Amino acid sequence: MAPRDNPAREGSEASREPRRLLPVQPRTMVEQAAEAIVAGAARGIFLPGDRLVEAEIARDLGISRVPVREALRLLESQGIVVSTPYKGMRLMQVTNRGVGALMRVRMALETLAIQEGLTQPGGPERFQHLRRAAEGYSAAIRGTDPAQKVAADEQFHAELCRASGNPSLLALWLNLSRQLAVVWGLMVQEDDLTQPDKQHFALVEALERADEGDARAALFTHINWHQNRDFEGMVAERRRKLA
Amino acid sequence: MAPRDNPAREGSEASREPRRLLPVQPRTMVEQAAEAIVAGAARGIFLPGDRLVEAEIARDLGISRVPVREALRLLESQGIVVSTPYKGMRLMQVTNRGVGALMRVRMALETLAIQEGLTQPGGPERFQHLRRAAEGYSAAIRGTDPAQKVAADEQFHAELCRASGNPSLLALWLNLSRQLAVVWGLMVQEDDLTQPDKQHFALVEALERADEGDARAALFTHINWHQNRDFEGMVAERRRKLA
DNA sequence: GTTAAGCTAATTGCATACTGTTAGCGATGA
DNA sequence: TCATCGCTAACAGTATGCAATTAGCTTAAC
Repeated sequence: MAPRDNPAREGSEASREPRRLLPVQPRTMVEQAAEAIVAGAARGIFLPGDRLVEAEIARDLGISRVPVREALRLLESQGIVVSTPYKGMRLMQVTNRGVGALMRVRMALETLAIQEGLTQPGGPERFQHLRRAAEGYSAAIRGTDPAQKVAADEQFHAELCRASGNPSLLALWLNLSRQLAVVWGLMVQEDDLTQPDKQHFALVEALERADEGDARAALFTHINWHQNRDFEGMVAERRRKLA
Repeated sequence: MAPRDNPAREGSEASREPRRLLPVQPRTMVEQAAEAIVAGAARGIFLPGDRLVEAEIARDLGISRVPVREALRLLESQGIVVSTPYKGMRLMQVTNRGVGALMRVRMALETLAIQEGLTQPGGPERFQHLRRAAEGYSAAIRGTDPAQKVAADEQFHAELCRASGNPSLLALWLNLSRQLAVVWGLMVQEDDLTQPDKQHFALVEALERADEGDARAALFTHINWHQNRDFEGMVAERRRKLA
């Protein structure tokens, strides 16, 4: 489903007369279920490798199994859930190698986003949404809900990809970001997040200056900040605490 | 579902005793439905923007709506289908701009694949699978089934990404490739495909020589070969013929 | 005691049935 | 004549129930 990312943002020329009421889009149970599951992963309710039992989730959410199944299928093709026929779905496994690989792909995507974003028309004010997202992250890390911190970070990077003006790039990022939610969910409760917060702003400012080199450097620093952490250890730790 | 891509390929150390029989994995209806829909798109049965009516597809495939819905959800998050609640699903729209954007993302991903593939351990023989895939394409373009041609090309590039040893990269590619299936489905029936065929081999050979520069150049040529085609025109043409 | 076969509970896969929403059409009234 | 309302058919969304598959346990045989 790819987190509903307001296709109306590019207001375009469709809006001749300013609508007085914002359109309300129906939120189906499938979407809510998908979000709930991701949030559950970000909060550590589900740990990597955990079994995700349809009936159980359906019961918790107070809905039937069908929308849960569809949500899981969605998450499956986003790589956050792996399914084996008749054996059920499990939350993705998190390994240090895997996270490294993920980060390299991320780097490639977001580098492209910077590159294309800078060739888009318009002045520095077009990175306004990105700046807002950075501020949103600043606010979120002061809170206590890990899922919200994760969501805020996701949103920042989604804005970066949106600023590229490349819809395929954005769509691909939205897929990847779901996986990151699981990984970050592990980290976010332990680490101090003031560094990534600063890095966000450094990136925004480089973009506003249209300095591609600096932007790439900031991105590199940011992404590498996550590297070299023992994610497998975090999982083990978490599991130990629960037991 | 991401075209079941034999996770056992990386035989790893799990296979101590050489199995005499290959494990048979159950093919659920969801998978088959997804493939059928993609194949239908590649064959031009569904054109970009077409409505995909669950009940109709279910009837054609001789199954119930539920697995069809799940298949469509899968395809949705792969970007090949767009859904609006209560309004149904439609096949992705194909625009010249969109294809261009897609190709740039592709380029970034496959460039990374080359880069990481070359840093993998092993001699040139590790690109054997890739070479086989190139040969498979050569064979396919001599046939008549457009879906098969598209599948062969997809498989070649999937092998390239697999050779990177980066599972996230491969997964992301498998997502993108579904969209390409729709685009190529338009083209494959009209164009002469000997050029891309040669380009595949040029890429393989560059990789076997471990020549990153040449490999990137070959990839660039290959991807750009598709550029600057009037995909929107092809859709219109196709639709005209049908009417 | 160990191994293999059979049984049972748990869970996924699929089908059918019902509910909610949308869109197109005709009726109604200005 | 045209806009608005209400109706209806088509279809997506969800629920429930049954069939198919798996895995763990029990039992039986060696």
